[in-house]
Amino acid sequence: MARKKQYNEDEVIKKAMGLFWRNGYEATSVRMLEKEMGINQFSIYSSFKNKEGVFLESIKYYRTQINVITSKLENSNNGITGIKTYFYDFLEFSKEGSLRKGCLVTNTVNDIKEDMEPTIMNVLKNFANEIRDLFVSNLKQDDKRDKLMINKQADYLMNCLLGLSVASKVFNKEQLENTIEITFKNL
Amino acid sequence: MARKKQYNEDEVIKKAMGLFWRNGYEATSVRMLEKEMGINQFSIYSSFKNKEGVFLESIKYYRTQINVITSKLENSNNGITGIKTYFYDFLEFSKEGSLRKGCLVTNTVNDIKEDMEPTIMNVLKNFANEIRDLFVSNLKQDDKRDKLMINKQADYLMNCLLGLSVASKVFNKEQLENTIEITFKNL
DNA sequence: AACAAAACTAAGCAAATGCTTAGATATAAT
DNA sequence: ATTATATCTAAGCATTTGCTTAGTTTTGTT
Repeated sequence: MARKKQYNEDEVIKKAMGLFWRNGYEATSVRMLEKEMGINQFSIYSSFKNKEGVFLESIKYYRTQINVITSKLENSNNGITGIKTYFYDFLEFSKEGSLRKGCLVTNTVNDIKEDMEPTIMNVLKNFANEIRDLFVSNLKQDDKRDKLMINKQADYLMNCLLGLSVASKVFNKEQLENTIEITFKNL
Repeated sequence: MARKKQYNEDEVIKKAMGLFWRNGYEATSVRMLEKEMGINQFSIYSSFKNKEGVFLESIKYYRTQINVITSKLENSNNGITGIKTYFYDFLEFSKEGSLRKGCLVTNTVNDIKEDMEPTIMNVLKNFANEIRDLFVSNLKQDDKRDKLMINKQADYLMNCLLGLSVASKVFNKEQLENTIEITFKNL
């Protein structure tokens, strides 16, 4: 055997995720990651292979964080009302500590080019599809809802959620709440 | 006097705008601009001062392009129906030639950091506010509309429009049209 | 105590970034 | 034709990028 790692991989990924979230994937350099994670480049590369590896692990961690509100929706069983609560929760989550950070997934979809980072893009798309599926199954919980409309409504809700991630960087709190209010008015 | 410019500034900006639109501000290098614009770095810097200058001119040109559909809305005078048409027009415009480009303004808001590029960010915010104002004045055209709701509805519409710019890169045509359909259902 | 293996430090790599500069070339006015 | 001046080419600048590598330090096992 030999020397032990002086750092905990989960803990440094937590810090890396914060930096990616605030800063975007492309704009975050390995030098910045060094400082934020508190370990040097050799350790970063030997633990996570490369910058993409650090990001992929960061997304995994992000998933566990957002899972707090996602699992709330999974277990709510009160249809559209549950989704609306999800939107408000998402808003709180995406501007954690009054910072305008949006959603890490949406930010990164906007940041990277599909042909440059296909692996990352795939992970992000799967992530988004899982949320859409969740919307679909929650919409189905309302008995009286038109079955043919459910997919359209899920698309609509995803669109509003994407918008909210962008808007959370530009709108004030009141505007964001107005938006959610109207979003659910006619569903 | 002396030698004449071998290129037309408007024409090269047209090409630059296309590149920024496809590629994003940060990811577009001056070397790429050289190739796309067909002139070399010296000419770029002497005509437009710096990369930011090229982008600022590109946004001006983008404005004239999108003005085709914006002025349609300005002159329509049929309230919410005009806005709906604007959304469909926007969709056509933002995926010009079956490319998934989104909206140059929204893309760039997501791309740059406010503290790094304050000048650009200001231009983009003004742009967005003009469109929101247009929504407000069009919503006022419907006599029976609740005056107190108009600002909320304008926020909501801006949110959906922002979402649409992101979604246009991820959704297919049908999903995008579904989205617009539901967006206007409850207004 | 000696060894082996993993973890560390720090220097360095080639490539790309935005921007500048030295010098050659073209051209309108005299 | 000469001259002044703007436009061009092309090389180069310092800085930053993601990643590697040579060499030192630590530490569990024998």
